[in-house]
Amino acid sequence: MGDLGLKELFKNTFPFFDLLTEGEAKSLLSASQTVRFEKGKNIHDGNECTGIILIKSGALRVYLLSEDGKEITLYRLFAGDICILSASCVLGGITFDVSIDAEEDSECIIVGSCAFEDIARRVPEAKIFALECALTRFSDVVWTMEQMLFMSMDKRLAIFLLDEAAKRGSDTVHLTHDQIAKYMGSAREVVSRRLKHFISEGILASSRRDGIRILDKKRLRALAM
Amino acid sequence: MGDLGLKELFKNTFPFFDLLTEGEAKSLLSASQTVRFEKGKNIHDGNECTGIILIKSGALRVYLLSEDGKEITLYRLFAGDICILSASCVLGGITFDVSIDAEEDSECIIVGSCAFEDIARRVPEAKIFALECALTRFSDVVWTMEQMLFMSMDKRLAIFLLDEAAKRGSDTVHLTHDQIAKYMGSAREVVSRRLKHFISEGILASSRRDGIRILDKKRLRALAM
DNA sequence: CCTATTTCCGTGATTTAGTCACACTTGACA
DNA sequence: TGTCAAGTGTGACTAAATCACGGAAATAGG
Repeated sequence: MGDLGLKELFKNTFPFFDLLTEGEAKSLLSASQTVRFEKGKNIHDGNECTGIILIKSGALRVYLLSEDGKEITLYRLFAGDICILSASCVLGGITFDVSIDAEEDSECIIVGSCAFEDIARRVPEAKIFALECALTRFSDVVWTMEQMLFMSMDKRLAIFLLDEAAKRGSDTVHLTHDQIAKYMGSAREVVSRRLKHFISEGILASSRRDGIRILDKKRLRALAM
Repeated sequence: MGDLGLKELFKNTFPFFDLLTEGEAKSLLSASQTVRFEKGKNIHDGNECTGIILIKSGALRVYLLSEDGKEITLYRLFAGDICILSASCVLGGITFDVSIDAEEDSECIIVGSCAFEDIARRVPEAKIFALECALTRFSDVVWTMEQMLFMSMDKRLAIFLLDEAAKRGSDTVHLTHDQIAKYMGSAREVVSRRLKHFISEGILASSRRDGIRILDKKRLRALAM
């Protein structure tokens, strides 16, 4: 019953699923389990090859962790997205490690990497799917890099707030300064100061209860250009 | 005769080459041409899909270019390396553009992207090869990112100089401050000042004719840790 | 309802790196 | 041997990260 739903999900998620033999499909299904992660919890750390993660609900943050504890958020994943870097052993040529946290309470399906690896060896389409999936993350990372190294803080913050508001379909962003700083690869103090500046200009309003509200979307968009 | 050499090269370079039909192999060969680039020349710019570049000799620099002319060097390629991002149209999921310069006089073979694309569609192994090749570049880019965002200038410079010296098998690095700055994603003045500091510490010596010489490799290595 | 504690925010001081402006050296070559 | 371009040196300035606090707001526990 749950399996039927899972099978349906796999069909929609994995374009190669119809190419699998019955046995292969079964082994993939039986290697999968639904897992819930609570907000803030670490899901994956280093190169332990947790497996492929399908996000049913919630949000994950994929980041680099330096030896001395600094973090760079590479990208974030939401419902419907697939996390492939948590199964880097399936991919040839990935030599770095990422960490992954749940940034919201999240429900995920974890596909065991061994089962997937086995299928990827036999079904080229499966391997191609995994590799292409990783390449879209490559694009995400380059976008992040461009933001961090080419754009001013003000511009990045404007983009971030507009993005976030659009994503939630609201003019209000419910995140702490610390979270924003993490997502943007900056520091809390810097975010606080820039937000304060925007508030003094009348572009934003902010209160602890209600979060950050965008008052003047037009000017914020101008800053994001 | 030249073709014979090319065929041999392709066999050694492309692990899927033996899987191709005679016709496919021919079309790939005939879509390829040897090109020389002189030092400093731009080879690829944006997303025009130049094709896959095999480097026979010399060195290329792959970098991001911002609207206002700033550059970030993503990685460098040397004899024997393959440049796949110059054929991003072959890869699903790449949405960013890179620029490529010859940093030395270079001899390259350019494999037309259309011919390769055609083969990639028919031979899954070819597609997998291209994707995996791109993924190793993903790893390079993440390494660059980690360097730029986690490490101090001194450490990065130490790493760079040691790398460069090791690569040439010499204790002397023949690069201008400006070049070093570009490769490291920094500014000439910054490199000059840090070098000056190293020189005053007796770790390096430098003259315009002889380049930068490493005097105290032990201390430089300590800085790189 | 109050206080205790945690979580979050504000702010000045300092440091690092990137940017700007301009002067000085050096080597190459006419 | 003078001229010129490429390369380097340096001070002043700015942006952002980091450090070190202290203070306010929410939350929990009695």
